[in-house]
Amino acid sequence: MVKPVVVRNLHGQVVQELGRLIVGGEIAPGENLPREELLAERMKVSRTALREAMKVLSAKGLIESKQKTGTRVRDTLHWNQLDADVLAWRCASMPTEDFVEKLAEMREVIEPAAAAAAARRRSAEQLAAIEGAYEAMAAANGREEWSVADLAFHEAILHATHNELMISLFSVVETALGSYLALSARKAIDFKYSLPHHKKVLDAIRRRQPEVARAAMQKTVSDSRSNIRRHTKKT
Amino acid sequence: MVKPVVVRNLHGQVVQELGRLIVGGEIAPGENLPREELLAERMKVSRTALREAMKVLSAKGLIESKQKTGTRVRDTLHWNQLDADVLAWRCASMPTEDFVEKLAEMREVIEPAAAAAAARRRSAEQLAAIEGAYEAMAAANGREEWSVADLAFHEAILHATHNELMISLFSVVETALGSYLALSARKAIDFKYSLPHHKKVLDAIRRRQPEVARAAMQKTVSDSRSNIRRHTKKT
DNA sequence: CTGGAATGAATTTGTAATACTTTATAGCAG
DNA sequence: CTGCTATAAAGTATTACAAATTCATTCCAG
Repeated sequence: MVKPVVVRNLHGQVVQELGRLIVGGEIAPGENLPREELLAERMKVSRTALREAMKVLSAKGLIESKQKTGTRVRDTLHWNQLDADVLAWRCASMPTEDFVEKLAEMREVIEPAAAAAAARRRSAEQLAAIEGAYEAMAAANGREEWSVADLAFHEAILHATHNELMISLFSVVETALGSYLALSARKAIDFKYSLPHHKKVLDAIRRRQPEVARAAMQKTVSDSRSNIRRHTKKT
Repeated sequence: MVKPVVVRNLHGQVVQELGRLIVGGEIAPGENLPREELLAERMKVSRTALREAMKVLSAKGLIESKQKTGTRVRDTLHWNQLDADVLAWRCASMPTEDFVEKLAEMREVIEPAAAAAAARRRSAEQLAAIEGAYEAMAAANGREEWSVADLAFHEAILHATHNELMISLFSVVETALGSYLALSARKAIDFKYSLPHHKKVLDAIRRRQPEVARAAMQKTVSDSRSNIRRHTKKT
């Protein structure tokens, strides 16, 4: 569930290792990392494997290689913040509430807009999918079960937008938030407290009322956000 | 300005070439591409160069390599839609108005939210930057000059949000939209028609009125969108 | 005839050695 | 002091080969 991205490839491990180091700030932007030969030796891999890893990191905008100059870490401005790996590394290295805030803000931006778009463009099947997820939420027995259905609900709405950019953005943000959402799960007693909110969203989408859907989703999601905030503050 | 991404590296060229092929749909998802040796030969590069390219593509989620099975194109669902390269390839391959719509929709989601956040959190310097960009817009002499200032204005607002995820998203979407925006530039006569809208946004941010800023930006950006739509329809 | 284990072959993964290309820098000439 | 040139350092690229994985086939037992 938390995406245990088991990397089987050797170069994949190198990517993970270096990525964590860089995003974690152990190697500051502007700084050069050791030259290929040394680094390869130090990491116990061949130079070729290291190069493959560096190509990946450079595709994510983290590093930049030039001949003679060496390889250096690029400024945070350039790196691909929306890449799933980069996000994961940030989550791992800086679990500050500040970052969670930013993620939550993104979610709060996307989801109401998505709900509105879904209300405009959903097909009959997609509405059925959303309804199905809602039923599952209503019927959920435990917190675990409820979370799964909840995620399915939001995903179904995203798909109904017919905009794969939005879907992609959502899924990236959501998996990054995932761990924190789990942490901040409410007490078992009232884990269904937001069901009525979801109902409103569903109804608005069914009736094709974009603005109503937007408002309802806004409420749902900002509620969940303040909830997260309360929890992270507490820790 | 339009990011002429000159790739000097050999493997970079291979990445571009294969990326275009895949995103352009010439190699359908689920399909296997020729095995490394053949492909390398066909592209006139060494296997190593090809492999480095494949690692990059697989980091972008486009392909998946397994031993014995070969390398196959992954389903569109998995690929990293928000990657700058992927987006660029899509722009190059499917310049349908449909895709422009999606990009514009993203923009319409981000910018109002960003304006609101900026109104809440902007520092004095950031406000000054926004004002500076606005002055430049007002003083612009030609369409070209105006576009530059316009972009600076929106960028300054994004930076004032203090949310690098949003900044990153914006810059990706914006560069992808860039070419189309240039295409849909209005007649030279009234290229400043949206200046009043921008003024309202600026004022709201200065006075720290999030909701006002949001509404004003909403108007600005939806206006520009319908403008784009009109133009792409025409072609 | 069916099902499961052993075998073999195809293909990616990983390593190593070597030659090339670019470019920063130092040193020399003017 | 300026500007050219030589050099060496670093990434770039190619080749060849060893290893691991897994799919497909075959063969034997039930």
